[in-house]
Amino acid sequence: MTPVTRFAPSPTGFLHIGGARTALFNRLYARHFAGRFRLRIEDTDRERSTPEAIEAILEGLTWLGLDWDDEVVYQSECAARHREVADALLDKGLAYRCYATPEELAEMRALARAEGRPPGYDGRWRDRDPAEAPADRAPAIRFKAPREGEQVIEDLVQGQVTVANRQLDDMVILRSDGSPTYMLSVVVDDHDMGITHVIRGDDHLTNAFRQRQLYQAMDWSVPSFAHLPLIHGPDGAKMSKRHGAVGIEAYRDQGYLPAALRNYLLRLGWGHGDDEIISDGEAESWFDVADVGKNAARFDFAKLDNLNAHYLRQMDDQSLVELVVERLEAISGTGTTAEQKRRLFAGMAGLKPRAKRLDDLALSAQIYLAERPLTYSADAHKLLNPEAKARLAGLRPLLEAGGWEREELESLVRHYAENLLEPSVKLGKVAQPLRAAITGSKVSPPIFEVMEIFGREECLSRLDDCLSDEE
RNA sequence: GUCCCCAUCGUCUAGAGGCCUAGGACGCCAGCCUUUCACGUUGGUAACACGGGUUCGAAUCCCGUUGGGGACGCCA
Repeated sequence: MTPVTRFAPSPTGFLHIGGARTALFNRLYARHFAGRFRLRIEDTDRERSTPEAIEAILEGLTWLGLDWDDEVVYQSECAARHREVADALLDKGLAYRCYATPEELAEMRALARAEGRPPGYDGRWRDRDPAEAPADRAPAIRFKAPREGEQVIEDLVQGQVTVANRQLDDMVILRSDGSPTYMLSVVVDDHDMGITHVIRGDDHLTNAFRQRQLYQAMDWSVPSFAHLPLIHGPDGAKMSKRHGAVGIEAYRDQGYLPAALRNYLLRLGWGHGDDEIISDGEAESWFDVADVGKNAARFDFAKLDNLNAHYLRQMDDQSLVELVVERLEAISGTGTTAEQKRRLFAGMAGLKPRAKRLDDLALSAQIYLAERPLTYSADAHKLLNPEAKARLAGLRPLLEAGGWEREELESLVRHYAENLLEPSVKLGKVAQPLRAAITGSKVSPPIFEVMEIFGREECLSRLDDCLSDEE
């Protein structure tokens, strides 16, 4: 039997990092066994679900390269079917009407807690005569859960987990307004969608026991479960906003690459020997949810940065230019000239090994976009002292006459510094001020490479700007 | 409070009784490379939570302790 997995987020916020990993694992598992990976939007909470959130999830998954099979299922559209199942349960005597008020429920919980029992509904309408029903109140439908025995789940990640049925109360499956609850909806939808493997966050483990009761009540085959340990923030607590963990789009905005994120997420809780850089193909052939570890992993931005830098270096220059231009234009609101793009493309090979993310790559790429007259950074300004300027002035005529390949430039300047200057100085004494004059910065890719890209005319003009600067 | 789960370097992990003097990666430190900053490269730092068992032998199995985490809604 080929597996069918699914990712089933509720659109009450954005696609967060944990959800992204859940989706990745579901997809990888399906791919590994030549099955299907499906997407279901759990939008039954009309109050909190928004079209924007749905859009963010779809976009996030697509951006991450986690496309799904078949049509997206919207849970809200299945409400009639869910009610049908609730009715079937009612007919079978496996569900009943409950008229308890919210106040009563709160009391029950408080009492149970005080008495050291598991908090929950006490079953007061479970076997009560329907004739006692209050006429002024609409009932909720509760599942008549087994009281004796236990639920055993053979979880692909957690192993065998057992919970006594007495720990589980009679859950509501249909609200008093007739809408189905999550617990009912997931089971019905997973069954209807032919889901064979439910791979989701650890926080759903206890739900699995109640869901299993439901499957059995309906006489449906129970899917395999795999509950993934949650991703924690650097402090060890559940990932939350205070960790700066927002939607996946925040990672995109910071300049993380989908491939890097996929690789990083994959290695969180799962490993394949000493392998660190893992291609999508390798991931598909190696991954098995059964190999996922049971312990929660902490999110480490330093390692993500390292992986991202790797994928950045591997990316082709043209794509990188496009990404950088897109970012820069979004920030400045102005266009990019053909000449600027030409410089960017020529300089990309020297730029990318110096960057970790797209945002710092874009920042360093600015040196190729800046036009005269340059504004010097404080450091650059300091480098351009009178002594340095005098050396540059002496160099200028040689530059005007010499060749302009980066190697020629280097040997020319080196010769000037080491042999022509009196007393002779090291290359750096001339190259550094030169860098400051040409780029306006103290840091850049190799200066002779930069000069070659700018061309002789532009460089001489920049040099003149600098030398004529009286101050 | 009740139930469930977890425990190897700071972090992610390898490890399924002898291959472990515990391996890799990130980070950190130092050297090399070098016109700056990176990249690269070489080396270093650093862990089996604790206590009992079982065994000829335990990071690996069992029990307990401690420490973390998760779930307990007419939310999903």
